Amino acid sequence: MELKQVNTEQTILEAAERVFIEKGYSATRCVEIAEAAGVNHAMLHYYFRSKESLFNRIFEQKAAQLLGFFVQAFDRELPFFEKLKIGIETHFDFLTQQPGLPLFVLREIIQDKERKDLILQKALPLGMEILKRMRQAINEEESQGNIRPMQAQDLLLNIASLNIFAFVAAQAIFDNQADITNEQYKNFLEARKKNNVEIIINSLKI
Amino acid sequence: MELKQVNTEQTILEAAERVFIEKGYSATRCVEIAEAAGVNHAMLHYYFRSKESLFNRIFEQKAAQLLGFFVQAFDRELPFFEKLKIGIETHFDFLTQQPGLPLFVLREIIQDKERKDLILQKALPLGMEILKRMRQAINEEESQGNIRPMQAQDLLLNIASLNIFAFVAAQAIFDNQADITNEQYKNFLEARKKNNVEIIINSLKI
Amino acid sequence: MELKQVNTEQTILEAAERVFIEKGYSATRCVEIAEAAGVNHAMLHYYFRSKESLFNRIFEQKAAQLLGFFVQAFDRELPFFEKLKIGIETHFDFLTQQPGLPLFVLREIIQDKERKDLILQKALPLGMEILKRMRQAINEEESQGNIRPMQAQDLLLNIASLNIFAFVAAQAIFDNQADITNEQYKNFLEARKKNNVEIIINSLKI
Amino acid sequence: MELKQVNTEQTILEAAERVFIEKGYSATRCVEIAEAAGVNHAMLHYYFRSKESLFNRIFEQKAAQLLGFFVQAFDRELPFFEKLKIGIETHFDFLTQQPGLPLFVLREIIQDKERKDLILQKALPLGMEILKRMRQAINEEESQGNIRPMQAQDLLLNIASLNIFAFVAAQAIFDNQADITNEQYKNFLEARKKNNVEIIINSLKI
DNA sequence: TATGAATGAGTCTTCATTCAT
DNA sequence: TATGAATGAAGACTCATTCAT
Repeated sequence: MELKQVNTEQTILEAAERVFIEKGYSATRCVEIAEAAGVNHAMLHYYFRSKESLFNRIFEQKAAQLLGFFVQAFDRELPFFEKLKIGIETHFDFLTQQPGLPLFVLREIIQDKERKDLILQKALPLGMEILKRMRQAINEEESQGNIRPMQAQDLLLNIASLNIFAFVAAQAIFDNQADITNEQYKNFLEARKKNNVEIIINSLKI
Repeated sequence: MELKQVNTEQTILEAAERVFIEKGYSATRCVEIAEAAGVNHAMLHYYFRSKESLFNRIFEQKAAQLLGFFVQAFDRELPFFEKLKIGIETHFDFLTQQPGLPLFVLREIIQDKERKDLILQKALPLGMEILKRMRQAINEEESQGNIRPMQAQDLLLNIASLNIFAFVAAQAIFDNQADITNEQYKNFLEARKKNNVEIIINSLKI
Repeated sequence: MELKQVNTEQTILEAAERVFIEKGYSATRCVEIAEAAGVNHAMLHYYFRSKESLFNRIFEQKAAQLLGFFVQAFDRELPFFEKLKIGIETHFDFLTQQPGLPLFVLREIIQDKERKDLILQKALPLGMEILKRMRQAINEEESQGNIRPMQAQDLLLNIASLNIFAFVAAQAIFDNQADITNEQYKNFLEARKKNNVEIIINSLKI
Repeated sequence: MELKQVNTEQTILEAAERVFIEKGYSATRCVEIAEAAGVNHAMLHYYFRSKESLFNRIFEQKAAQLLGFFVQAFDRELPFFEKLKIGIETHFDFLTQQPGLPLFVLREIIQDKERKDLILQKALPLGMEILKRMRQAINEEESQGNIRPMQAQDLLLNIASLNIFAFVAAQAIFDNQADITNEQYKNFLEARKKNNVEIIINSLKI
């Protein structure tokens, strides 16, 4: 009648995700993941062959999430400024759930050329798609004189910069275990979210 | 009659800086630094006792630079918007010289609690000073109805977000050896610099 | 209603024989045998307790075969030279069926003192028996002036040397999968067989 | 005033040679070699990078020795039968110095396809050269009616078989540490040497 | 100062073996 | 019997650090 791990593979995956995101690839030891998952370290290799392949599995998934969410956030049928506001907020809320994600991906992309190429290859089409839609929306509004001219690419980067950096800053300022129970942390993020929406809107409003 | 390194200590320091910034603490091997410096690896320990202490030496310096420059950039006697523009640009240009710096510092801060506390301890007074001056300037302009109300902290973070993220993005997109000879890279940064100034100005203009 | 292995134990034994002979004890992994046998690797231990005991089972059998056949080959009622010729050829043909056998046994005997002692203990009586009979036959012929004097032990070793080495050489020269379909391989062995008979006969003929 | 290893690299090489020859590649542990050499096991990797490359270094050298000696042994200006006798004896004496050599090389050649190809590639030209010279000598004698017809290849294999197998048998029968102080071992080899010369001579004499 | 050699504590990985089902 | 999961003891290899010269 033991409460055995229903799914060791999943347990490892989740532990690995936490540890890798916190420490990055090379600072993470396999035993650490095993301990975090409460399993024998040989299990990592039983299920995932090697540290690297376990990492890649997580990394690719996370990188995909990070980008995929961007599309999702801005893909609604709403008035332009409304869509923008909701999009920024949704993206921000997503990051709130996984505050370490952006830095994790960036760190490894920058550190490892192959990893970067791999990700870029997958990310480019998606990024192009996002840009295409944004450009369309911008053009429409712009032609109606509703907004100032702006490159879709710039808009995208502005949003990403402000949203992502909010969490990088939060991680750098607050304790690692920054959870929502921390009032200061919560307030900080709330303020940034509001600020980011305003800045972006202002940058477009005439 | 040899043309030996005039200053081995300095040579090591410079090599270590390059390698640590590129790969981060744990992915860097001492031998790698030694090779980059063209010296025997035992020299690292002769001069700096340990990998960690060599790293700290560089890390603290770089972290200080990163923040110190912020003060410097915004500490001029100029009309407000002028000062803002020049400040953002100066900061941006500084990062152009050392594009890997911000991510390097952030990466290690987030990875190591002690490092973070160490840095925060040193950075806080400086940060407070910057904020104080910004707040003063903002209040002045605001009371004269020249700008919208804004928290100094928010302004600071906005600038940092946009400027820093420009380089993170550039590193993620372009090749590691992104040098100024690369036209695309150069244009990308130029565009971001201009964009960042505009966004910030717009966020304050009434 | 499955068509399961009628006899798993036997299947494992056969697979183990193949793999052990090809790779030797320490280069062989249990999983490899299991795969070759098409069974779960836990079955090896279920049936044979350990890698070592499975190996020993095979090894002893093979070592016995190797020697046993020698007796059999020379134990017929025929004129001396006839008996010799047929014996050499029969022995040679036996090795053709199991070309890897001699090296396999020798390899492990030399590698492991205990194994060697074990084998020697079993082989000695058999070897003595063979020698006794040979000596008898030689003496008889010698006393009749039909052959030159020769130690039985030497005759035995000469035959073994020439026959066994033919296959060692073949393995070293031809591809591992040296099968009888390979013409060159076939011819090579055929030539050696003929050569060996002649040499031995010549060494005894007056 | 310590008696430090004059040459650690050499010490390791010698120890590795002994252990590898005795146990073969896969049954040999690096620590074992290190212990046999009386050095820290990290030294193996310091000097030779990996177990495999250390092995290859030894293996290639030994394989070359094994073949090279064959040429040397039969390359003298002497009457045919004299040359043959001296050649066989010289070869035999060489093996006496390194009794484990032939089996060591054969074992690994047979076990590893790549190793085999590597060796064959190097060995073939040498082998061809040996055969050419033998064939020449044989033809000359044969045309003068001094010897029976025989393929050079067969003669070569006969000698190799008898000489090499003497040591394989000795290793299988006597203790591993078979040294020349062991009278029985010594006598056994002496007898085999004499026997081998006779057999070969008889196989050619008319 | 400078160098090559040496050390020992890890770190990843493999593998025979056992266990629960 | 049969299977997939789990374990622990190695094993190869790395690397920061120290030492003798």
